[in-house]
Amino acid sequence: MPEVTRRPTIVDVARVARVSTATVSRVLNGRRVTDPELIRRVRLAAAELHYRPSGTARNLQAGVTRLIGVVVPDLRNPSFSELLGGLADATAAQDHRLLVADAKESPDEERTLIQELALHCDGLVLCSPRLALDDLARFGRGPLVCTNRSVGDLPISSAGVDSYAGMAEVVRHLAGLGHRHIGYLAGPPTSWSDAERQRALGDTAAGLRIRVTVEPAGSTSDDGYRALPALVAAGVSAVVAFNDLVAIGSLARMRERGFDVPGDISLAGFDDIPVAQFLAPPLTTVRLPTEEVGRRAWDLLWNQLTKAGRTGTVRLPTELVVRASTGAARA
Amino acid sequence: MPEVTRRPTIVDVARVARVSTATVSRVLNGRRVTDPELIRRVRLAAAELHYRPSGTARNLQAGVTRLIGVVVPDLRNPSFSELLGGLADATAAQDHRLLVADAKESPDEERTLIQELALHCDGLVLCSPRLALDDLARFGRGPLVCTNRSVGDLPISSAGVDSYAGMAEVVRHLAGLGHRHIGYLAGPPTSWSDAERQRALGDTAAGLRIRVTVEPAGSTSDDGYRALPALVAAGVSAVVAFNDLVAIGSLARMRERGFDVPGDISLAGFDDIPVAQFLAPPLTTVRLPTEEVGRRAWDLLWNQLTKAGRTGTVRLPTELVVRASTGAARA
DNA sequence: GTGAAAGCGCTAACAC
DNA sequence: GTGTTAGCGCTTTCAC
Repeated sequence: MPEVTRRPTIVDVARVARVSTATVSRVLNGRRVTDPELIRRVRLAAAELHYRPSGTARNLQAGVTRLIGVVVPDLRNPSFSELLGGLADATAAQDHRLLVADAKESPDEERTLIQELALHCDGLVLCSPRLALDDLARFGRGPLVCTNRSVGDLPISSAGVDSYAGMAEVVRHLAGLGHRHIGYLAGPPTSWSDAERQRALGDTAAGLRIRVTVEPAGSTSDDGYRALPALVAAGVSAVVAFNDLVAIGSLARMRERGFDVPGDISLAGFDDIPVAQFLAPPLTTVRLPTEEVGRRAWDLLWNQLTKAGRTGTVRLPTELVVRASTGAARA
Repeated sequence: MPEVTRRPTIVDVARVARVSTATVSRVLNGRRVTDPELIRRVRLAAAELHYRPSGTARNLQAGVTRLIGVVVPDLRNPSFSELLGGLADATAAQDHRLLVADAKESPDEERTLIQELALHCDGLVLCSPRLALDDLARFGRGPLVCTNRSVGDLPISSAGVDSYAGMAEVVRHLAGLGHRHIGYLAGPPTSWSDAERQRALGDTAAGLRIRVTVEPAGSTSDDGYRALPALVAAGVSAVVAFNDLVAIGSLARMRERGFDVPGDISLAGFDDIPVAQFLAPPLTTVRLPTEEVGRRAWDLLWNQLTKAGRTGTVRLPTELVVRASTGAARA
């Protein structure tokens, strides 16, 4: 039993097996080595020493890391974990791994993380980045994809969902039910998706001569619970929430107030998270293909990684899922 | 403007700045370099070439990666994203990053991932690993922490939650309300936490002379929705679900069947996910300090990384949160 | 204080 | 077919 206190290297294995390091490397990587005796000795030595190749050294030699950096505004937000899931599946299929960091909704943190991750990864995926556009431009030289965020005319790839069309569709749905005054529980002020939704809401409602009241909420159920009363006070007959979580919070408050949904007030959300269909009443919501956004982001990044620099843009359609939380407006 | 087609290295910067690579390195790392002219030239050259140091080369030189590998059975499961969140916060505070991989509930995939990640990381966190104990033992040599999983008497660190006590508490709560027949919507068969809960259920119910019916469900709301009828048919007056998601699915089915909760049937879950309090009725559930488990896992790992090999075990207490979904059994 | 050179652990030319 | 050796890009002694 040889004595090695530090982590064993390929040199140690070569010495113990009485072969060259090249042979060790070849055996371990399944390259052409014919002598079965050598193979045996190498495997034995490697096992005996508990040898594990250094991924870092391999990466340095290979010139790539097969690592993709992902920056998320909030790891705990279920819609980001869904995106992360799609991204992980897609990258794993091509033998790449995810280096994940949580920016905690801070643009400064985001910038710091991007700069650090960029050193260790082959490419970056920025999820709904809160960063200013010109900051983004500086990082655009490396392979980079943004999700759910406009990138202006920057040469940056971007994958996202057509929030504008989605919101337009809910508004028309509600208008069709006779609602003349819609309240919106807005998302985080830094969210580009929220801005898109507000724009669509304004445009569509104006065209339909529908009144709109916007109340700042946020992205959690607590936010929805807290913000609802303002909309009720404003006299809306239907509420659209930035996402399903916010909708759930506001729904709880509606019940507390004794409102019948949708008899007294209608409610719709965004995302179609798994529990949406199990609520009472089941929630009408704009389904976003979030997981697919993750997969598409990888496609885009992969293109940049291989076809050297080809950027692209993907905008995925939404789908209005009408359930029981929206109904005809009171006469 | 110098012509470099490949990614610029420190040598390129040194050449352009007409200094040694050592000086470049020192300037960029804020080491002692006095001549302001040199500093200026280095910074200028670096900026001009858009130079970015190679993290891989640095890691190789440093002998560490500051990367922690995390293997999760299912990235989309909200309770894992919460754990991941806690882990990310804790590691980030000590300048480490997370390399995340989704094993998709497969023990084989898990093994493969562990072996691969181990090559690139300083340590590993295995979340609720489905792997057999002896497989685990083989990986135990490297710094390793398991969450929510017994590790027998293996020299492996482990952080988790006291599922046994949590289940015992719900059962006593239900018994106190007069329930004599409890149904359990079981989790994934490979889940160690589920096994613990079943054991606690059996033990506690036996002590209280309460009847128990266990029905295999899973970990999603769909599973809960699907599995509920069997329990109803068995005549239980209270249902405990493996987690809140499963509880939500079964709750939807109870409503569909016209049951009043908790008038006709009581329901309790595990986790206390954020939406639990917003359901109708608000869900009684065993709150698990999942995020804290993530933080503790890092503490444990950090100990191994620094104090070379000190393993440890942390078992966190649960808390029964009684809301409106549990009530007195029908007389 | 700055430069030359060794070396981190590995793979892949290139010799033999 | 196997061994020798030159790097991959960086940091850090060690001389000067």
